[in-house]
Amino acid sequence: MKKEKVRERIIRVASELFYKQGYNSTGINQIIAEANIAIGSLYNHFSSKNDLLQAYLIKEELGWFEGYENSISTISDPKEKLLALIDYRKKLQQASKFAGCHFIKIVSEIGEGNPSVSAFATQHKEKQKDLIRTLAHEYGTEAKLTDTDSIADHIFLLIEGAVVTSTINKQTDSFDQIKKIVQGLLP
Amino acid sequence: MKKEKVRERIIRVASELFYKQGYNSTGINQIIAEANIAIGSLYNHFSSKNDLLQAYLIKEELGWFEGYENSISTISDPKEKLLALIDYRKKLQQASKFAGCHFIKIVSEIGEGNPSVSAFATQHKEKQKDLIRTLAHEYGTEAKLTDTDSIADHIFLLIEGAVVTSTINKQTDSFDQIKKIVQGLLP
DNA sequence: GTCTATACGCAGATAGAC
DNA sequence: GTCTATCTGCGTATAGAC
Repeated sequence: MKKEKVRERIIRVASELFYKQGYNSTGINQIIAEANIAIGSLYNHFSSKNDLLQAYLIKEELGWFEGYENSISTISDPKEKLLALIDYRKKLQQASKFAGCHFIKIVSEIGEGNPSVSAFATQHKEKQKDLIRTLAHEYGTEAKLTDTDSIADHIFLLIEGAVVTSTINKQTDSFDQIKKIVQGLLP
Repeated sequence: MKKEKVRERIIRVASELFYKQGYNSTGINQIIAEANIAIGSLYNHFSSKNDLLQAYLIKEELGWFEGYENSISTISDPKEKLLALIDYRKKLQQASKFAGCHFIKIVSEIGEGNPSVSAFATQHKEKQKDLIRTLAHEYGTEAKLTDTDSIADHIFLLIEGAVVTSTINKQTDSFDQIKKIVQGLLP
């Protein structure tokens, strides 16, 4: 197992804090304390706190898709892949103790005054929707369905609704609800 | 027209700033500057910034339900009232330039370290769901539908998904999508 | 490359004059 | 009740020794 480099450790620590406490509530001093480095080292690796924020967003995006790919590695049926997506989001919520979607969270906090963050989140969600569209289209070809894009939009919105609702409630029932609904949408 | 009192003006100014900029990004100094008062006056009316936050949440909750009641004052059909709820959320998003749901936003920002804020948001969303449940039940009685609670949950999750999606996208198309879906759910 | 020391500003909050 | 002046602490970021 390769030794974790300083830069990676900084990103990992900062990511956890940004996610759990919020970006504005996380100070540079806390990051360097928990990463066990001096402030000079941090600014040697990153030019500003905002620079660190960009690294955080990129890391989370890559991790999100990697995690999903892993979770469907043994599945070939597109309908099952869509249902696995719901399970994946549910699992992420449980693992984070319902801390919510990284991208919705950061946009809620600083999206207004930070166009690059806002644009990043928009693109990320667009990729998620594309993923669902592709799977729905695959399924539709087999099942002779038309208008799979509308079904994909419906599924996407249900998942987003379930994620925010589970974040507010700190419960997973919304995922169980949408899983039933989605099964009904894909006969 | 009655003169706006100082306390009301403080809450109004703070609410706008909390909503647009975020709570942590809004300083006391900015609030007093835009409200045209001295800092001593603010602390005469509110014991802390957190106290002001509570007033903000209460005001937004009252305003939300008042606004909805106004928008359905001429409607009696429960199905139309449900569709009007979608129009209402769409209108709020447009009026705020897609600043999002007040409660999702504040929980995203400071929910983790502030249980009272988190609890307030949970209750608020529960009230919204109750509203939808009641309307769905009314509709179901007329239309001889069973399991109107499941339909209500479905509608609730679609609306939440549409709100967050429109906040990220800065577009209203998600509302148009769910309006069609909901019309299909209520035959 | 990593460290310590420090600059500089703004945060929330308080004291006391009027 | 509203004002001005001020306290204390933490925020981000930089300078310069090693």
